[in-house]
Amino acid sequence: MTTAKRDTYTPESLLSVAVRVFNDRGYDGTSMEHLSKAAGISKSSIYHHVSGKEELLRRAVSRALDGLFGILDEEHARVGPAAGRLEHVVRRMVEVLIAELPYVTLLLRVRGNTATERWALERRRDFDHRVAELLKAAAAEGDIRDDLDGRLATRLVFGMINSIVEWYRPDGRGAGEREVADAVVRLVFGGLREVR
Amino acid sequence: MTTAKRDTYTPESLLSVAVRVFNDRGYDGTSMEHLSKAAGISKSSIYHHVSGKEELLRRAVSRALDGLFGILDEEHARVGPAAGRLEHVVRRMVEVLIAELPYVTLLLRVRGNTATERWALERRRDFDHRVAELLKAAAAEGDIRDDLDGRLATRLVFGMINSIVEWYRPDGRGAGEREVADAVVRLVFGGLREVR
DNA sequence: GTCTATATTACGATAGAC
DNA sequence: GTCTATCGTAATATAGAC
Repeated sequence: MTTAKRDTYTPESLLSVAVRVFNDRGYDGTSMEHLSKAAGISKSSIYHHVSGKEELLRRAVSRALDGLFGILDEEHARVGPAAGRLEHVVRRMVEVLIAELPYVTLLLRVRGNTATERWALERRRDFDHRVAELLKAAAAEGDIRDDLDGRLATRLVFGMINSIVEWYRPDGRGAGEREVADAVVRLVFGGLREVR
Repeated sequence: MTTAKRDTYTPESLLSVAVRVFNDRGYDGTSMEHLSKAAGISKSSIYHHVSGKEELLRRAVSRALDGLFGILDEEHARVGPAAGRLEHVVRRMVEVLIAELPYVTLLLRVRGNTATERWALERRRDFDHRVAELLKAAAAEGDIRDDLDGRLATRLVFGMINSIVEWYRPDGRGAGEREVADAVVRLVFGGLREVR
């Protein structure tokens, strides 16, 4: 994955540059000038590859959403007791989030100012609801403590998982993907407290 | 929902309007024109009260940071076993976050494009470190399970708490402040799993 | 304190040469 | 595919009347 990709840009290779800048400065805080500097080509050259800023955003969040929805199609997310399926989805969410880190990061920061952003928010809500259903099913099967509201618990668990984009960096110095996924699963299902 | 408090604006009353718009559109996505429409006065009138957009941001994040750091000065955060102090801080973080919801929301979304934003990020890091120390102390006292990395666990717990700003609305329809704080404390310390 | 009008700069996007 | 030059718009901020 070390190929110096600067002979000519494709929409894809340009996207990886753009997403990095979007995540650094925020989508609204990024101008086409910023993108052009980061990509090393002029503004008008960018318009040769994509129709504009919003297309870059759409491509990025689509990629993130495809990764997340793909989890729900996996066999372990479809068969067996709901608690086990939920654990699989939680673990895989962490893995997908890390594998597609910049794209998911951008998705999670979308505000809703444009049509593309509102579409992304809607699809995120769909995904959240699918997972909330899973937690509800696990509760109905008696595997989730009954002093927690399902909707509330889902939101809090999503918050924990999604917050990983705020600090995870794939530089080998901090925790690795497996370590993070393990910690999330332990915390979400077992909590901090030492059981004695 | 147009005019409510309109006799004349103070920096404080203007701030509450501005913060609402910042949170809705994002700070970078908010123009002085947006603020002027929301406040019901002209752009230049806003400049009569504050020096510009960035002063509004500074006032808002200062208020949020004061609330959070105030927690660490409370007696229950200073005396007793570390695990108890940690639980107090976790619960109070939820309460402060809800009490100062728009201000904390804005603080948590700051990116770092301006000097004010970088200052806010730095103070947030200070606060995080203070809480991480507390968790470390609780672990040393044997009250935190030893298969969790302290730094990692702190980040995940912060992620869960901070994510509340993304969905909590004080309209009485959803969960109340007490209910959310209880759920967070239960989840953080005990996890989702039914203990049988 | 608030307004209208405007200076000035930055932005997204396009035209047309090479 | 990439460039320079530029258009039209919208942004932050100021000037000066009332």
